[in-house]
Order: sequence, then structure tokens, then C-alpha cells
Amino acid sequence: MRKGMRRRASAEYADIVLETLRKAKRPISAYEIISMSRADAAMAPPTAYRALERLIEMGLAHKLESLNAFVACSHSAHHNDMAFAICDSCGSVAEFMLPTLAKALGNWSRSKGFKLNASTIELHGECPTCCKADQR
Amino acid sequence: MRKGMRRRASAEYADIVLETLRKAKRPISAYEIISMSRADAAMAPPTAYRALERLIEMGLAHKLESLNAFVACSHSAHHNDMAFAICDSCGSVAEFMLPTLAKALGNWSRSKGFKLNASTIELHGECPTCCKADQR
DNA sequence: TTGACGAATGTTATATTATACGTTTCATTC
DNA sequence: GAATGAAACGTATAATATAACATTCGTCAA
Repeated sequence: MRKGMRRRASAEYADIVLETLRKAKRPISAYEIISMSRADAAMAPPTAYRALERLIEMGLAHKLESLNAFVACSHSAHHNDMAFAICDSCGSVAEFMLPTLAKALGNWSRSKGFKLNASTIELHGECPTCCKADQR
Repeated sequence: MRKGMRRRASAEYADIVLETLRKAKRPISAYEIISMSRADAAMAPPTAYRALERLIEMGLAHKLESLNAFVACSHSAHHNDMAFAICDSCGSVAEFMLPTLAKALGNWSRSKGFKLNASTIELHGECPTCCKADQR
């Protein structure tokens, strides 16, 4: 770091990254976060990844494993049971929660003796808007 | 390709990759596949990825998105609705199918007008064997 | 106040995963 | 046998992620 440059509190980077995620309104990669963030908030990849890790722990962001990309969380609770419907045409993502789903997975785990820590549920397909556009 | 070298039918690479996946008995990366494959079957990354793509299309292998790794399929049918329970301690993977789950996701999709093409369902946790080992 | 220490942060360099792109090969057709 | 085009190959490089180390800063004992 250049001498005399103020050190940033890590929470500050988390804020910047979250702001960028929210502006994006779609999943973006860590490197997109870096290039889309305010010019006065340049950061190296590990800094971005650490900020993301924090945000995910805090329930403010999610990683979409099938895209290697990140989104701001749009729900307040149930951070661990969320599912995502990803439109492969327009890239939009719907975040949702299904008690049935969580229950089914919990039951299966219990019956098999699997200690469930986290679940990744991602659907790929076409959102209603794109479906309609296709029909024209 | 070196001149005079016999060209391999792409299906042949798929066979080699599948053999390697089956031997591994756990998820392995594309690069592990390359280095674990028979010495007489050297292949460049795109070749390995193409073979994997074929195998996945044919229902003979799966990609585990949360690991960026691949496994041989252990079920014959329902290739698209499979779920995976991944042990974060030993790396083992259980592949399973839950009608409840598929139904719940199908229902949600239908009700929202989302055209579902594929689903990724991956659980992370600890397998029964590792759970027991922990208790000691 | 000062120095020792540890935790947190920042950077460089590099590992890992994946694909764009140009070339070669081979089957097909003439 | 030459022309053609589709499929498959590898080189080179892009994109994603992290290891390893250096720096900073707050805290606490002296």
C-alpha cells in the first residue's frame, strides 16, 4: 500500500461491494464487482473475495455456484434455505424459499444420518418475461 | 497435433474420461482427470471438457457446481432431477433422487411461469461415517 | 510514552478452472 | 483424386480464486 494512504476498515469494503451488488440487479462476478465499484474504492481480488465472504456470512449476499457469481440477498430471513431461479436468457434471478423443499432435504438428511450444513439449490431455465418474448 | 499421430474419435476420449471418473470414486476436477488418465491418453483441457460435456449430455456424469468437479453418474434414470450430498470432511458424495423435491420445484416453476430446464441441488455437510468419527 | 504483540488488512504473485480461436483431420461429394 | 465442410484438436489465454507474505493499527504492559 502506498505510504500515507489511509487504511480502509474491512467493513467499508463490504459496504462498497454490497452497494455494487445492489446496483447490478443481477449476478456479477467478483471481477465485475472490482471493475464496477466506485473509482475511489479500488481493491485487489482477495479484498473483494473477503468482503463477499463477510457479506455471505452476514446473510447480505449469496454466491450462485452454477454461475460463479454473486448477488445481493433479497430476503431477510432463512438465508440458508434459499433457492434461486436463474433465467438463462436474460440473466435475471428470482430468490425464493420453499418450506416443502427445506423439509424434504432435512428429512432425507436425518434418515441417512447426513449432518446437513448448507444447501445449494439453483434452477436454470427461462423467466416468464423471456418465455413470452419467445412466443412472438 | 503432431503429424502422423492418429486422431482419436471423440467418443474414445469420453470413454477414457468416464473410466477415470469411475476409478476416482469421488468428485475430481477436469485437470485431475487429465493427469489421472492413462498415460497413452494424454489430452488438452478443451478435449477433457468436451468429453465431460458429452458424458453429461448422455447422463453418464454430473458436474458438482459447488466444487467445480465432476463425478460418474451412479443412477440410471432421472438424470436431471438428481441431488447430491457432499461430505466436506472426506469428500464422498451420495447421489439421490427425491420425488417430493422434483415435484416441489416443478410446482413452484409452474406457478411462477418459469420454464424449468435443469436444477442443481447440492447439500454440504458430514456423511454418517465422518459424523461417527467425530464423536470419538 | 514506548515498544511488543497479535489481529486484521493489503498486495503481489500464482494456482486453478474454463474457453476463444485457429488448425488439422476426415468423411463426403463430385 | 481434389474440393468442401463439419467435427475435433491443441495452443494460447481468459476468468476465477487463493496462498503467501508485508504492512498497519489497536492494545496492553512496562
